[in-house]
Amino acid sequence: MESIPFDVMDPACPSRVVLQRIGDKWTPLIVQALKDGPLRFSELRVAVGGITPKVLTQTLRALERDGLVLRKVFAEVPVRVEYRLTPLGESLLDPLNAVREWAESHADKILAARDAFDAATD
Amino acid sequence: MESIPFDVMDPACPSRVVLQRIGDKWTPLIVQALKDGPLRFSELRVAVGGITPKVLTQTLRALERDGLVLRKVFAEVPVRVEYRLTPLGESLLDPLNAVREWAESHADKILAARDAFDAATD
DNA sequence: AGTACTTGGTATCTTTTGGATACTCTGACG
DNA sequence: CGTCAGAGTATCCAAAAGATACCAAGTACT
Repeated sequence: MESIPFDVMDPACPSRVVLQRIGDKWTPLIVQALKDGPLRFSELRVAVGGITPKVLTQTLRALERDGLVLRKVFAEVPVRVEYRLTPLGESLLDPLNAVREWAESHADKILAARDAFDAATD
Repeated sequence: MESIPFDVMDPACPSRVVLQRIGDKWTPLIVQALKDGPLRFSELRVAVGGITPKVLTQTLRALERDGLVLRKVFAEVPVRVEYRLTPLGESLLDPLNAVREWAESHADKILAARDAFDAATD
């Protein structure tokens, strides 16, 4: 077992690019929305509240290109398109969950800090 | 212990705001750069490769406001400013590490998927 | 007295990204 | 023929990020 040759602190390292893809605004939400199985475009739109179709398309295309999500078109009418996680995408669920749980369980403390700060800066 | 009242999937939920702060482009890198103790502005600039001073300032101010980072000015000459993690900021290290390790250990797979995709889309 | 040096930033301008909203395309169906 | 559903595009505007240059305080040097 050798050491990891990637270092996110190096701006020239590919892992930096990867980190910024998975740490973008919508990726974590989309990946987690797909955790229980495939969803269609319109279902994703609802599951991930607040995303516009343009940005959803952009993000899904990026996830597809990076091998995290699979897009499958069914020749029905009206056309049906399903998005599902690849195994690589599923492997991202655990780390993402850790962050999400932190966000949900510490949100109150952050909001409190923000209020205190804003009150002090009057 | 009751269940968590926050849900990142809800665009109106405060945890969504929190998630997007900690999942922004530079926050994870800055927080991890501070994991071994305080750093000065200029040290952070080097530790987090590629960040411009403007964005570093903006991000640090946001982290300070949210109670994740503490800014301390020493009345020396030239002035010295130290940034350190608060306990709340330290609690973020574990989840962030999980994501970073994923990024570093799966970067090669993502790059491969990208190459394959781009080759297919010729 | 003038001036250079260090640190920790701002100011300004340009480019990129994100968001709102309206529209398109396809093929059944009434 | 007009309408409907699903999956997006197109267009335009606002917000954020990036590059680069500059500024302020104070001491030390000449």
